[in-house]
Amino acid sequence: MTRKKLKLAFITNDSARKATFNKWKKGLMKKVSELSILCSIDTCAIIYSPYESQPEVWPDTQGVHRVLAQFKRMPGMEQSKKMVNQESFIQKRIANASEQWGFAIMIQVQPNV
Amino acid sequence: MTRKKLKLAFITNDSARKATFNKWKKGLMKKVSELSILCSIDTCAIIYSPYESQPEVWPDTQGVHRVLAQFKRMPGMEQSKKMVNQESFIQKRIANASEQWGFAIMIQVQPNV
DNA sequence: TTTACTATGTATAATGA
DNA sequence: TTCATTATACATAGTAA
Repeated sequence: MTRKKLKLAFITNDSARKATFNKWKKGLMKKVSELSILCSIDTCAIIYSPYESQPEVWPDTQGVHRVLAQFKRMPGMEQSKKMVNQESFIQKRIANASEQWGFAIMIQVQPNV
Repeated sequence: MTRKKLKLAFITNDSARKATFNKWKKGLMKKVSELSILCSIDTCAIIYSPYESQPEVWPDTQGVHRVLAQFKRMPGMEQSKKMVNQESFIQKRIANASEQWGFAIMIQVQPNV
């Protein structure tokens, strides 16, 4: 055993990288859910992939609905959408399916946080 | 000192809650950035608020552009947008500014993860 | 492959300035 | 209030089944 200090670099071994990703994903999800409780914040997480018909969501579909609806209303999000539209030249460069996986966490924060 | 075991419940003390939020936000950001390196994943984070003209972004605006452009192209995201549209009745219920803060983390995952 | 274990690295609660 | 400290709760790298 004897765990080593984390070396912050790409994990070249495929299985080790996958194992690490799954552990870290689990840890991030847990932290997001706990932060939600500790600070009374609405949160959700989405893990999506072109190879899956349904994105993996947390805490549930209804929770995702609620946070995304709010997210969409944000002035900051409007700005982000505008940025995205301006990035069409980047979208055109993206062609290979290898870039079509994603993972999203969204947390809504009350002003009293 | 003598740190206690985390009690998973709303932190009623305002300053304690704010301190915890800031620590956890920092920790989440760090983990997201490290996961990005360990697994060669494109990531970004946005903290937005109607009271700030610019959302706080990580790693930088360009990085946010790249990830959001990709995010928008996702089949999962299309589905999410559809869900949001169906949630207009919820949007109508949301009226007070107290719900207009937000924080988003998005991580793009390569299929080889 | 996934799961379980556990020693150890890391994050952070509580404190003091 | 925010910053720095530090003891300790917690997450997880490496291993084995």
